[in-house]
Amino acid sequence: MRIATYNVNGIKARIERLVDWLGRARPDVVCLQELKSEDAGVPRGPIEDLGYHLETHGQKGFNGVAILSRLPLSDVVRDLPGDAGDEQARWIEATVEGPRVVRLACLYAPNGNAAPGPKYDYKLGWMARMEARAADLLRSEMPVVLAGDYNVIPADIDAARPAAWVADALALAPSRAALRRIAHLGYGDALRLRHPGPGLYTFWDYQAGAFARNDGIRIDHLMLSPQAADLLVDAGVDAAERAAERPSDHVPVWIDLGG
DNA sequence: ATGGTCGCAAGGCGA
Repeated sequence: MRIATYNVNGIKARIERLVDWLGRARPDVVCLQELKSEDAGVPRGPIEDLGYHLETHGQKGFNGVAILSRLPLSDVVRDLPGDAGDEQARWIEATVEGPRVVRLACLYAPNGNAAPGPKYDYKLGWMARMEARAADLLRSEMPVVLAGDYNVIPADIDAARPAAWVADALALAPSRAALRRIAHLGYGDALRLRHPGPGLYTFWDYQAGAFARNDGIRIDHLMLSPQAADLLVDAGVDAAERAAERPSDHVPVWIDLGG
């Protein structure tokens, strides 16, 4: 069973790219981020034509997440608990009824710039709420996958030019610590479990020819509960998608779960 | 380089 995460940076602008990639990569389940569209504006038809169910949590203009699945989905939950006043669409959860039953969360963590400031405070508060939810999900003892755009560069090895990010919300020490707290609950970074070396990136800025210079960072992650990590067979990054016509600034990241 | 490039949606914000 292949599960992927892909920050599309606008579902309307990316639908042709997305459909093309789905047809080639044939993932069973996909977590999408940055729809930048309300639910009614999501072009469902071309996705459903490929055999995917579609559960969206959209927002006009900004944010927005969705889970696509060729396998049945159940118990869909929208929004991250812990702040009833938070109206940003950054979280959707579902149970994937596959060969193994997996609880899957699709997340779009706040960027947090400029730091320090109110946006950075929101980022850290959101990450703390995510940690609490991640701990709750472990109690089910199901395989749990937390997949999405974390907007955190876990360590210097995850940036081509780490010095360029030292004052950025994506790399500041409290941001990295927030991600490590989730790891310390028992969640493993799937890409790192399979690929320990440098040069693995999932985002290249549109500006200044970042992709041509391979000036990338790794901020899209699939974190696996112990029961999910036991099933991990392979993981990878579809970096070639960044070279396609009208690409997102992120590329798909995927895992294969066996068992 | 207080620039640069995108998407959304029709001016400026978010990234």
